[in-house]
Amino acid sequence: MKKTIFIFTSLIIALLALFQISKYHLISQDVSIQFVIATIAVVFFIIGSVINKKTSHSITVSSQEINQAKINELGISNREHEVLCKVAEGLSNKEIAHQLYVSENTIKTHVSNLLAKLNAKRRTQAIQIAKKLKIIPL
Amino acid sequence: MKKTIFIFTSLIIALLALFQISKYHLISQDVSIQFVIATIAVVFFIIGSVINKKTSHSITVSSQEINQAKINELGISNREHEVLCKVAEGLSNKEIAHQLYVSENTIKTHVSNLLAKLNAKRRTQAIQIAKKLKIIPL
DNA sequence: ATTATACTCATACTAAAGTATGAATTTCAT
DNA sequence: ATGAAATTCATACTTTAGTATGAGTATAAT
Repeated sequence: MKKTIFIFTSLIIALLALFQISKYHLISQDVSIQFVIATIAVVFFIIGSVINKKTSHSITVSSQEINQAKINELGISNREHEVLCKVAEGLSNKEIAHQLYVSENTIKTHVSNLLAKLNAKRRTQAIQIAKKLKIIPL
Repeated sequence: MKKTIFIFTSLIIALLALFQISKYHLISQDVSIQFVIATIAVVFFIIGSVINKKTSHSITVSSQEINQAKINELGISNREHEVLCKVAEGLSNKEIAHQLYVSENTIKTHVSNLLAKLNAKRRTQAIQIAKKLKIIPL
């Protein structure tokens, strides 16, 4: 987001600089200022699209806004949600335990509670349900 | 895509029309044509971003075509792919066996082979990898 | 202070999942 | 027809996952 704004600002400055030069060449000769402006519009339209496409890969896909309301509704705690995300990443209970510095038994408890809250029979089903409810990122 | 081009074209025309009017007002009075152009650039930059965001939602998310080439590359058979999809739906081996009218042992074999081909340690990881490779639907 | 919630952990299970190996069938292209 | 690949299945294991129960700690709200 910050990068986008930075690029955008530099481009505006570059545009103004270029215009400063062209001012006495193109416009004073009246070489269709409409054409100049149209070109600028096209260029910036394309720039806007390209930048958005690049960032949308990490915005549209990864930040698939999570449904916090649903999480609360299901009574899923912060820790449980954290574990749920790790489960969805394909980690084992042991691996999650190591990452969160707790015992494997603790993770088992969290997962078991999650399955009950999500009304799932298995962790794979929990992942599917959680994604449908948008409580974990795609 | 066609819609984007259509909107884009209309906007260009609208811009030129607006310029035709402003020509004798803003520019002749020399009210900083740089400002006018900068505004146009900003507007089109935003338009480009917005249009791209709207279209990317129905291209990136909904029509997520499966990568058949990758499936072949990994040597995943039809039956294995079928099982993989069921696994991703959150079904147990027993449930998949019932749905496909084969024994649970057969499903275990398929899953085991899938894990090897996808280089995964667990079925949950296989799901994650398969989704990243776009060999199963979101 | 005390109740409620969240988080932690253990033990002892049961149930799935996954591996390894070997083998019988079927399918399909050469 | 024959060899290769795909599909099916079994048996015997090992390893994870998941359940049930009980309990200790910490924290925040009443």
